[in-house]
Amino acid sequence: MRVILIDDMMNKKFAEYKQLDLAKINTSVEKLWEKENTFAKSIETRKDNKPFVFFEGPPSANGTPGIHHVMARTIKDVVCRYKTLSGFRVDRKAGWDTHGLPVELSVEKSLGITKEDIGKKISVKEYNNTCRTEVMKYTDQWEKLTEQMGYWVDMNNPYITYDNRYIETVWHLLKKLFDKGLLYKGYTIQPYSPAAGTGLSTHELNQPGCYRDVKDTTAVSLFKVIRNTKSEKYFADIETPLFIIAWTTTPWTLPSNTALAVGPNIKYVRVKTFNPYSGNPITIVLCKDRVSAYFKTESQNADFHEYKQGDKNIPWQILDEFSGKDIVGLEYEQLIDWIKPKSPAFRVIPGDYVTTEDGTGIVHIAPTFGADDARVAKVAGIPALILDDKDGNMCPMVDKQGKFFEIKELHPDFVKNFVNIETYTEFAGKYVKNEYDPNAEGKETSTDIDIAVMLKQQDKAFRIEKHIHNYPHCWRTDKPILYYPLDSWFIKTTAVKERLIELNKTINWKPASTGEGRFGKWLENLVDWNLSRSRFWGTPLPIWSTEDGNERKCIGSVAELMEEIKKSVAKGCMKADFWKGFVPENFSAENYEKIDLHRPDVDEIVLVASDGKKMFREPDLIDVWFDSGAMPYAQWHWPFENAENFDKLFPADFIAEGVDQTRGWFFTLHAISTMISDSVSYKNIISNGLVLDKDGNKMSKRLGNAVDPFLAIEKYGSDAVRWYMITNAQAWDNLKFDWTIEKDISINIDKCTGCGVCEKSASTIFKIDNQKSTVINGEKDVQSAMETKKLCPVDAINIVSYKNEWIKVLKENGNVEFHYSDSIIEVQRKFFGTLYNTYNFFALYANIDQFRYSENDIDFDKRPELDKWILSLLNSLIKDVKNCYENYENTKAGRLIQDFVIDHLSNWFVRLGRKRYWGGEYSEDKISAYQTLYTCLINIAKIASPIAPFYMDRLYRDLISVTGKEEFESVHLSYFPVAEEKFIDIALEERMQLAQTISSMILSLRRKVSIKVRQPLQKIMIPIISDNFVEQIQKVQHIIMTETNIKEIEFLSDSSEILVKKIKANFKVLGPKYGKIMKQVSEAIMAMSQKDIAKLEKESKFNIKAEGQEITITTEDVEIISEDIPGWLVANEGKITVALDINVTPELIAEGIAREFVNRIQNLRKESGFDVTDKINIFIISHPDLDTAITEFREYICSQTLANSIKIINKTEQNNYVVVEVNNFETQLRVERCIN
RNA sequence: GGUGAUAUGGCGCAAUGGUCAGCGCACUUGGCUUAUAUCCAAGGGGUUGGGGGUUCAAGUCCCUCUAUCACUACCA
Repeated sequence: MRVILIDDMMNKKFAEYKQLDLAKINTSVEKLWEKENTFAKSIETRKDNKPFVFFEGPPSANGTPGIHHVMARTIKDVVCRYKTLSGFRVDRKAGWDTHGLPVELSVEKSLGITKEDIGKKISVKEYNNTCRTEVMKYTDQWEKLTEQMGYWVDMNNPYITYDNRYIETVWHLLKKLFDKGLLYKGYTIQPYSPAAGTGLSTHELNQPGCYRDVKDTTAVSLFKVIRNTKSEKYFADIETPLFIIAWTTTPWTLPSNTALAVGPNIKYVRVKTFNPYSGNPITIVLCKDRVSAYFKTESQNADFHEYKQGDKNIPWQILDEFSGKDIVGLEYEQLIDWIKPKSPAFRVIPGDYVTTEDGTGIVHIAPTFGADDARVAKVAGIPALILDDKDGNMCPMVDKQGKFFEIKELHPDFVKNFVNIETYTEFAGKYVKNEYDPNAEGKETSTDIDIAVMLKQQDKAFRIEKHIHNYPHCWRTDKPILYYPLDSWFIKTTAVKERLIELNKTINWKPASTGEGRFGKWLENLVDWNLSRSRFWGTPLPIWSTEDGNERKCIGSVAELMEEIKKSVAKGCMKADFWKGFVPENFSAENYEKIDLHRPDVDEIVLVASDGKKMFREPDLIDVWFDSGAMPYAQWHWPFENAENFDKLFPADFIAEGVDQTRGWFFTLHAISTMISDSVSYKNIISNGLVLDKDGNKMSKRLGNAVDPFLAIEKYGSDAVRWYMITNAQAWDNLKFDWTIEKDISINIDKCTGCGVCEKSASTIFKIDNQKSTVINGEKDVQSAMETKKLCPVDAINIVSYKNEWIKVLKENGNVEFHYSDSIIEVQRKFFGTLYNTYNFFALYANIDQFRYSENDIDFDKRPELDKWILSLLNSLIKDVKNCYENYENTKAGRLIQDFVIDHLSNWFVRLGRKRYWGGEYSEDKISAYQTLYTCLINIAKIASPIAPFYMDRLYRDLISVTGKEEFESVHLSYFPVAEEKFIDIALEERMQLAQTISSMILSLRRKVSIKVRQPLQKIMIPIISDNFVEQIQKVQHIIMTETNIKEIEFLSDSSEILVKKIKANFKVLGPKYGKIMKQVSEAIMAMSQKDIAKLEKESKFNIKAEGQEITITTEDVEIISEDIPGWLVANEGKITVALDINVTPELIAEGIAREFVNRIQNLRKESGFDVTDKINIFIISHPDLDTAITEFREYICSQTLANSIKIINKTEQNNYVVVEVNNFETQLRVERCIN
């Protein structure tokens, strides 16, 4: 409890502000939090409460933060702050993702080295140490952003993925997987960049621009079927050779072909025809659905004898049809006989992925160069085409530089037994793609073309053509990648696929489609997780193997490793002094600094196998995604520490990241926790969309359209940015970040030369921002508008300005002024401006009246209608907003708060109640007014604080510090308000809505006849539309009357004959009843006369005819509104009708004049800088048309303007009079301050 | 290619299948304001991406096409 001295209290005033500066509030509140340790307190004060578990996804400190981080972090922060307000303990541990390729690449770049230099020019130790420092180089920026944007996360004790303790947990997890048999080593096909000499992760493959359209030579080749018992039936009726045809976009893989795959259930046909190149008669097998792609319809069954080589129309004939499974097992001759396989190959095999979309429905299989190929070949027992290099290692036909092996590089025995030197020599040493060949410049042919030509010559080609397809490229070298067989370690995620899918169904995804669709579909098509990375800076794979791979050990902790080392030392496999000083079971940072679980240290560890053989570490690192996915465990160094309370730390109640993490972090978290704990990792998840630039383009530093988050925060303040991000669109929609930095504007004024007719001036427009490209667009837009629409430049500018890019004021002298506006300024101005001003209004008068909320609450029943109303709305709002937050619908929550503040609190409650706060007695009504407004403000501060933490804390503190009503130091330590159902009065909310609607209708009518609001009018008439209508309106009629300056409201009952009514069918009720004839029913109802309507209303039923049917309708079936009152000015909205008496009597005119004067005098007071409490004397020059009004309403004028006297003077010599215009009359006026 | 999302005045967004498609910005014209904020009224500006279908009734449901974005993929 804070102690506030009585004296202090007496002098306390609500802070009043000259202007709203959100950026400044940002900094000052930030400092307060730092000083008071507010974040820590927000956890400390709830330390015994139920935890709300949140996982922070680790950003890589290697890069600078971008605006999209502000987006994701705002979402996280809103939820965590809300949960804190709701009483949960919300621990938030920050984290850093520190391993991985991006770090390595930036180090390579800064050191000016390549991968090959590591271990040569620079030791691995040095290199990794550089990575360790390099990766944290932007941490200060991240910390700065975190603080500035108000993201509460514990940056003092972050988890860091390179920390030895973190790695130890990761090892522990890997060992668990190893023990479960989920970790295996495989020789698989992976993306590989020959130019860079390294395999690529899928993450690298998905760098923007990696997939590109390329034009390649493709070949449909003829694979000659061997005639034997299996194939005999396909030869029986033909005299020609029989071929199976298959298409490939990579002819260079054809020499490695060992099989052909067919779809077992796909229909195939034998077609008798001619080779289009040689004209030799052939019979081919292809998929039935693809026949049309290779043969012309008009040539079907054409005369075979007429055909001559070179003819365009090649005759063809379908001999028979069969299924893929029928031809499985057929054997064929090797297409290109350079190198023989070591075991029997060249068979037709089934392939589950074969389609009839393109190609021939038969897929050429080269198991060394395709992942699917390798898989189906393995299943069918077909070998890959493997070579032995000169060291005896098994290799594919292409070496790691991307060229066919040179013969001298192969093992002599292998060459002797398997290589056809005669045919192979020509191609040995050729690069398979020119891009890899350092001497390829200017080369016209390529290996693909050479092979195609060779096939043609050998009569083995059916069709050769160019084909454009999408192919991945190495993001570093820009050259196409190869799919290449490499050794890797895998996690057998496919083994837990069903469980992953099952558990995913229990997760609450926002939006649901990401969970069911994008993520769910991904899980269904899951493949094993390739864990290996052949790099240096990362978590080493903790697996030691004997050289023959017969014995393997997976190490799960440092202690275990130390034990193994001991054994190894005892056997003399390694020297003794490794990592001395390290004490197992001591989990302090100091102790763990004595070791290093990275390369090269771990590589130096040689363990000993059971049979005494040496065991070496598998050289790979693991995928960094495993690091981050392991964070639920590793951040707490589980199970070495925190094992006992882990159920309070896992799984997460909530996580949030960008949707691009779906297959990244979202997956790795899910996969690891499923395999380790058989549990979900997170229960609720928001995956937010991307932050795009204002034109909807992806932001990139390269294009220069990336928004610097620091500049944005500096310009608008975090609150405005956060509010904008949250309320502008649903989190999962992409956000077009609409902002601009102001820049110099130059404007040239010329005479209009565009149209040659007008004399208007023209301008050249420069867009007021930092992007050069749009400047040109701006001018272009103007020009093209002028040209196409034959507009003069001035009009053209008008058109351009419609694009929301410029707001222009064309001045009389032809100058053009530009004001810039963007969406965030809009948020600032409207929401924060209004709230700030409402507070300022409150502060201003509360200070004058010394209101400090020291009185007891005025009884709710005693409060006026207006107060009850806003309190009702406020409590509805609290309820609704709570609901939204609970359902992670932050956007709706923000919008609701915004609407309440702007529309209801400021523009209705305060505006209507303004007079209650000015002058007069410190009455109960006044106290009620203050208390009510105060209650609204403080509750807004609370419920909006998750989204706008800085301003709302300022507001809260400003309110609390004077009243001492609450003991919390900060709004973020307070609790979310509980909606008081008893204050919610729906009827009241409805009638206030009525008052608003009716008032706006009256204003609309006034506008129609140009009668100002200051001119009082006698009355309005409102037809009664329902039973409690009169009662409802009567309760708010004084509001309508003051708001619209009307003297009375008259209700017209149904019986008054003057109403003209309109009748409309109620489709919702009648539709289901009458179905098909609904249209006719509706027309019949519309056709009812005034008499009919009266009858219906009287007897509450009426018969109409539609489509010959007699139909009885009741009052329930229709809507009746009073449309018109003859002779009156009438407006309709919904069911409500209002008629306005526009007769202006002399009395009314006089009163109007008086009100005009009040307005002029008030303006003068303001201009003269008088205080709102100053008394004045008024002097007015006599005017025949105005004097009577002034005399008559002297008292009214005086009371409204705090005037002691009004003097009407004939004329004056003094010149300090101001000319004022009132109802087309002009007179002069002077006010002076009373000195007393 | 696959999966998902999006498509509604110039721009940003709304609309349990129910009959004038709303709101904000911008633009034009008025008005209220003892609140440096905001608001109110009027106006111009929409074939709700195209085409089919279901239905008494479609922006909304279904099909199809197109475009954009993202993720994903060596499908030959």
